[in-house]
Amino acid sequence: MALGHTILAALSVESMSGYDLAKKFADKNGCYWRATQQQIYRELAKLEDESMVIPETIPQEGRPDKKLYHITDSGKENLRQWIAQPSEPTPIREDLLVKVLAGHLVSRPVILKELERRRQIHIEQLSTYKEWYQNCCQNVAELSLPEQCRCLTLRRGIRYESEWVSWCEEAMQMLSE
Amino acid sequence: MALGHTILAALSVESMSGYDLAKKFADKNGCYWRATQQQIYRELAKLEDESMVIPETIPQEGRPDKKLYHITDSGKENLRQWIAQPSEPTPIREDLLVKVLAGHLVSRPVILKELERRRQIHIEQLSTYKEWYQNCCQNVAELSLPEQCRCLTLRRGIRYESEWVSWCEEAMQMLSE
DNA sequence: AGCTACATGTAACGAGTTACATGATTAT
DNA sequence: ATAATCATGTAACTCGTTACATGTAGCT
Repeated sequence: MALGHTILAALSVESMSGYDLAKKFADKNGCYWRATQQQIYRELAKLEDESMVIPETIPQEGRPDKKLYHITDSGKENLRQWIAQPSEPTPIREDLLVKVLAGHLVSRPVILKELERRRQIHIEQLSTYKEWYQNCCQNVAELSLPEQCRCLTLRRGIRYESEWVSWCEEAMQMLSE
Repeated sequence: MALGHTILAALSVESMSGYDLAKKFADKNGCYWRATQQQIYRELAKLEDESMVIPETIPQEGRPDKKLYHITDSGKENLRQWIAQPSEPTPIREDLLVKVLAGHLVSRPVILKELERRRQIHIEQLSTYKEWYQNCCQNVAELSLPEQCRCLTLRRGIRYESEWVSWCEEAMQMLSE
């Protein structure tokens, strides 16, 4: 139940509502895990059931009550156990590579157009990550451990996106010859 | 239904049985898509239902009949349509990054050990991909289009794995100081 | 005698996606 | 007036994982 652990990890840094979590997992946290609102609410309900988190209900005016979720001691313990266990690399599933593999079925411009489109997407994502990195990770060596850890996930995001950009360029060059 | 398209793409290069497909998707094709035997049999049944593939039953002695699946014209057409549509990057879901993010909960050696373990895994995968590349992609420029496409997916696998190795090393260095 | 490869499948469950529902507040 | 943001959720569906079932051939 990796999504559960991911939510626990986020809550171990900072207590949040389902809404806050959903926003982060659609955006800031996207460099290590992506999840939708629906998944998060369902998983939070399960975690609450298992006493891994407790909600603090914060009444609000003119809006539904906000449920601020806190990680419990047993939630923390569970996370620690999970971290200590080995985990395997995520299986790769990439539409774009499948398309390239079947590229011989369509004319080259079709593939080239898609490669260019994707290159653009990764360039944008890359610049977003770089901006965040500038804002949060100056003088990494002097930051606290949790902040350093956060910077490492951003570093990975940066590496990942630049790799995609380079590969798209390589592929475009090979296929346009 | 990306798995369906992935199977169609594989069959567009070469007709195969479910068993053959499963082996490839656990191994050779792992650099662009991973799927289990069970998924593949289920998906093949669906594709057959939709006339995207047709099985050719090959009787065998002392073994269950082999069903050699061929892609049909409408399967090819469906693939072409899918390739021409834009597709988004695969959402990232990485246990290891979640563990790093929650790294402040455990002692450093716990994280360092896991990073080293994963580094080793990626080094091995990298050398496998490099070997395949050596075998199939010499003089890339002179190969046929489908062969070139295959080499591009391998290039991506090589980039991906080396990136992981570098990141693991970077992370280990930062966290061991 | 036991393992690996060949070859097919079913069943149950867990994770992820898509669509919909409700309703106030704030910004354009 | 319309859209975006805040804040919660349900329902239905598809995709992915794990465990099990069956049976032969060939190798050690």
